[in-house]
Amino acid sequence: MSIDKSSFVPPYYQLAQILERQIKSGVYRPGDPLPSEAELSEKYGLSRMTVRRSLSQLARAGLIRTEKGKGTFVSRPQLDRAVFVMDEFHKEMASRGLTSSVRLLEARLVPAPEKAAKKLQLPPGTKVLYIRRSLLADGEPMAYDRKYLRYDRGRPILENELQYQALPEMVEKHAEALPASSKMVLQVTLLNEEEARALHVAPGSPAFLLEQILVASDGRPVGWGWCLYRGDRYQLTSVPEALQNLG
Amino acid sequence: MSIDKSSFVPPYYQLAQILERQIKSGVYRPGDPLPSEAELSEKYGLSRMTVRRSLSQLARAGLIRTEKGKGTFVSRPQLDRAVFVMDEFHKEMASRGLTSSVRLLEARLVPAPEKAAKKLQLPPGTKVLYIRRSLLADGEPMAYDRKYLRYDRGRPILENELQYQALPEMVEKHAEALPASSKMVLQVTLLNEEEARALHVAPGSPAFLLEQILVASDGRPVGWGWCLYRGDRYQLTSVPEALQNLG
DNA sequence: AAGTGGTCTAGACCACCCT
DNA sequence: GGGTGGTCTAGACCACTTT
Repeated sequence: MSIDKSSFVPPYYQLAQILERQIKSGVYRPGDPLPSEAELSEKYGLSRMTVRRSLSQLARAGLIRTEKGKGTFVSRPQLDRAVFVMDEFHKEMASRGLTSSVRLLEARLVPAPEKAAKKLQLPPGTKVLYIRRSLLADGEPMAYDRKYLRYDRGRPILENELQYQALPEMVEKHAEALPASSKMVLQVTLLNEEEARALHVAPGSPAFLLEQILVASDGRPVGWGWCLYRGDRYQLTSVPEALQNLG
Repeated sequence: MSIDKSSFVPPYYQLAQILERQIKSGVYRPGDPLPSEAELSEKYGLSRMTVRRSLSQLARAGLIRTEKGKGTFVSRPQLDRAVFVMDEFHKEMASRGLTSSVRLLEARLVPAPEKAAKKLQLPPGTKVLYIRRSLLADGEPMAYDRKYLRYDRGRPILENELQYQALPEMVEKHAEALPASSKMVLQVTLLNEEEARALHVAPGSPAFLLEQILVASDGRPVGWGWCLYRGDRYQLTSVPEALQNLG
């Protein structure tokens, strides 16, 4: 186990791999201290900065933890913790090998309903852009999306832009603020008749309910709505611990 | 905007904050190049290594992206992407200000049912530890957990250890292998009569279904089961983009 | 006092990109 | 060829922990 300085793999990465193998094979067990940075530096013929880079990579991956003045220790794997990632719909479907498409069901200006006005911090009845879309995977409906968006600019709504563009881009086009962050809440729900019809399933079927609020950089909400994902075709898979913070 | 070297806040962090403010206030907009590392180094009186540390922090947070030979650019925020974290039950409830507890409903050795045997890669009928638990928040059932665990050591099952210990520790106690990683899948489902009774809700209510497989370091599965979370009391909130990879 | 990790510097060489 | 980010070094000082 030593560093090959002629390799294309940089030394900091080689050392990280060596230590990772040693941890996973039980040379160092949870709670054990790793050799000090000075020792690793001497043993592998690397500068301390380089050793530290290896260690910080392992720390980001959750394998080790450093304690000031004390040392570096192997972490206990966090098995009761799960991280789920919901990617943008097209990417998500593409990674499952499905071809995705979007069907626009409705897009018009409406007076904001009470709840939408509240969420968008607008006076009730303000004109907002209301959009209903079907998100399809291999031609079959996978999700049903309904959103209320601020509509400051008075630009005409072009049907084709709604079919293909992601929501953040639609907000940019039709509202003055450009969205900077979003808050999402994931719940479960039973589909009512309208929702079930849109998703081609029976009323009362279970589904994921993803509530989304788009927020501008000045903190103002610029979009709000929900997206329903069919419970029989959609699931979330946990991200492996080691990949949670970069590999 | 300059670096205060007498501050307790280290220079690399001060520079990261300066650049973050400039990005969020629109000085640099998505797609724009940041000044080169050499320029930042000169402007703020820091070595290039320190400047790079600031930049790599912003890159981990997703605010910027570096391109070899070209420069560093402001990223477009990924608003259609969400990250959800399900922490260990006690921690999760504690962070919501609820006091959690666990009630053991059943714990006995049973011949592994076909599906459990398959998931645990054991011959059908092998004796496994079957556990049913209620996870309570402020005394009300929040989740209903059923697990099959390998049982290699023949140790007696102590009731009190099942009430309070997390599953990984139970596996360690009763199986030969110590679990090293877990895979989880999150789905939605409708509760049957037994499940509804355990959760104090009506049959047919929607719920989160979290399937969990515990895997030993040698790759062998050591535990499998599901945990049902009440749909009316449980929800997942997205992690802010900037905190997804360290703050 | 000795050992540890945390931070910083002023150089260096490299591969990559553009002109 | 000149600019860019990616990597590495051999020192240095600091705060913290343990002896």
